[in-house]
Amino acid sequence: MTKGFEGSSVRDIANEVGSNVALLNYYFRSKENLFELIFQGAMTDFLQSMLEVFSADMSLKEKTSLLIEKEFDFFMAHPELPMFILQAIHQTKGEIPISSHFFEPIAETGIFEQIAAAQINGEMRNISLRNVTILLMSNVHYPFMSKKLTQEFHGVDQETLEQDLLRHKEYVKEMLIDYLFVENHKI
Amino acid sequence: MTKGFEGSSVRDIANEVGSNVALLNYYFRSKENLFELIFQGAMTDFLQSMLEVFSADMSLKEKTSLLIEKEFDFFMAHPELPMFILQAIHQTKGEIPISSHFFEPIAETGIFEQIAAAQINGEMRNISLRNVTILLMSNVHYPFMSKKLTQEFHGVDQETLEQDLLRHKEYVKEMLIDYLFVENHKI
DNA sequence: CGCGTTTTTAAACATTTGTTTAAAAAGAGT
DNA sequence: ACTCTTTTTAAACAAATGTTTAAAAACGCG
Repeated sequence: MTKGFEGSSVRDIANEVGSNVALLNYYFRSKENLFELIFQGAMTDFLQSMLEVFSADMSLKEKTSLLIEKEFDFFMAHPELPMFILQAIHQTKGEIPISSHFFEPIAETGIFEQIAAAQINGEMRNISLRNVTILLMSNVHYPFMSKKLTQEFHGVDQETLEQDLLRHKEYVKEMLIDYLFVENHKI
Repeated sequence: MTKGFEGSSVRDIANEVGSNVALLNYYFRSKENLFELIFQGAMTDFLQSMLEVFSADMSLKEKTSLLIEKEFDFFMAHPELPMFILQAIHQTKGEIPISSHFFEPIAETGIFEQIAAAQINGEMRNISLRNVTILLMSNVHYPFMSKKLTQEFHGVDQETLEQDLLRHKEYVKEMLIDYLFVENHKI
């Protein structure tokens, strides 16, 4: 997860789990196939909490707040996920094989329609879905991707950084909701 | 820059530039040393525009606006830089060798003191320097790191995405300045 | 137990890796 | 043109890579 595909040898992986190279190939057929499984597992975990929030029966404002809350909590427990996934997608040449397979469940929650509706009735600021997505992901994913950079730059220990991230969650929540949603909109 | 250290072989690099392996080692001594040079060059470019803005004679609000403006323009031309640098720092075991060498010039601009002062006199919201840094970097770096993800997810072409990013620059500017700076502060 | 299947192991395989060697080519100065 | 230095090349090196082989061990079940 941290060293990436090219950075990890099957022997390193085998030693790490107390196994050997032949056994890995016996069960996973190839290094590439093993990686695929890991990536798909990561992606599934990654999208899990999103889908739960999107499917809930709430206003968009409430969903946004809850999404940020849950994503932060999730990444506190799995801080290596955002970097792993973005890196994997970034380095993949051509198209990602099963991308639609991952993204369709999101569309099926009807979240996009809810956003469109909220923008029409003036509840939500009228910026494109893509920009909303980037805004959210930037503020939710990047803080965990930059943990090491932050530690080096500011010279703080792990625990201090975790407390920063807890505070950051609240900042992001307030900032994004203030920005994305109009204060007193005409219902 | 895109494949990373482990993902690129010296032979691939040699072919790419129309050279050969021996010549690369003749000039750069080792693959690791070559990478170090590339990384330092990237880091220098990376910090360049930051330092210019920080050293300017402006209010913090103006500097923030200008920083976002210049960073976005810079990354429009070098979109692979944020991912490369963050990935390099992320994968490095232990400490980054020359980290202080890169970060000291920032401190020397006096930007940290200006922030502290602005927070005391009420111009700027009172959140820690680390959180301010993360907020800024999140919104300025991540949009470029997630280009491929965004293209896959939303199924848009390169050009559409570039226009999105131009619009995103304005959104980020407005959002961050609204959030970080108090509207009518007591001067 | 005995036998067929599954799981585990050590060894070997062909490639690819980063690096070095030694000879050839090109350049610079007189 | 000659000589010394610098640059370029092809070949070789040992080590590491992903994968396969074949035999051993463990297991399941009559």
